[in-house]
Amino acid sequence: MRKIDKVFYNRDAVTVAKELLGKMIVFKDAQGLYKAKIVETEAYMGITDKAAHSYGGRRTKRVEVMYGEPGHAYVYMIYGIHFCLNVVTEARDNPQAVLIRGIEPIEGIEQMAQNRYGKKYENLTSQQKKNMVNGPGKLCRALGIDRRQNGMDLCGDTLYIVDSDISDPFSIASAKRIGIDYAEEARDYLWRFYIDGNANVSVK
DNA sequence: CGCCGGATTCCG
DNA sequence: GGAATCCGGCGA
Repeated sequence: MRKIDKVFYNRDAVTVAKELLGKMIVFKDAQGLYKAKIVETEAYMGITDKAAHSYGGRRTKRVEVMYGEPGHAYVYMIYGIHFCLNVVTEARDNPQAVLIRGIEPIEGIEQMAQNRYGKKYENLTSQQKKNMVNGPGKLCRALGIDRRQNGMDLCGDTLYIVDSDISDPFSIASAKRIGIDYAEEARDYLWRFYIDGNANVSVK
């Protein structure tokens, strides 16, 4: 289990989005430790990407983290209800990010169920789709991630990503990104990536 | 200052 | 198919 370093994140979002698949996200909070395999990501390529918050060089308080150092967390609220977790990629002032869209719980599963449903294990063991941690909002709810983690350094000891030393081989599928119909030609870019056949992928 | 709408999810 | 529900972003 090797912690991913800044050099890894200091590349374009598409490259990082693909390479994050199969890696483990680790988060520690007052409730304990969570570990989960990343199974679905989306790349947001920054200034030239009409779907990105930083498109056209838009630079506001919310988006500021994307302009900072690579390897930091960008967490924002969506629809007034949910949070989305992103990893900032590329060098300072090149505002790219990777949205984490799906995870497969490995450790801390009871607490994830507690965070999502307010009760224990049974709901997450069910194989129903609604109990999967598929989708950026569900994932943040399961891990207990909110605006407190915005800007957090992923090379620290609280929220970080590690290489998996026991990873089954998989093939990467590419698809259009979800929920960006306003982005004109960018809506057709194949910048969503997922582990082919994994149950925790939001849209197959 | 007011208005518009979103990188979503859940339920009916 | 529609509601939930908040605040970012932009124009006045």
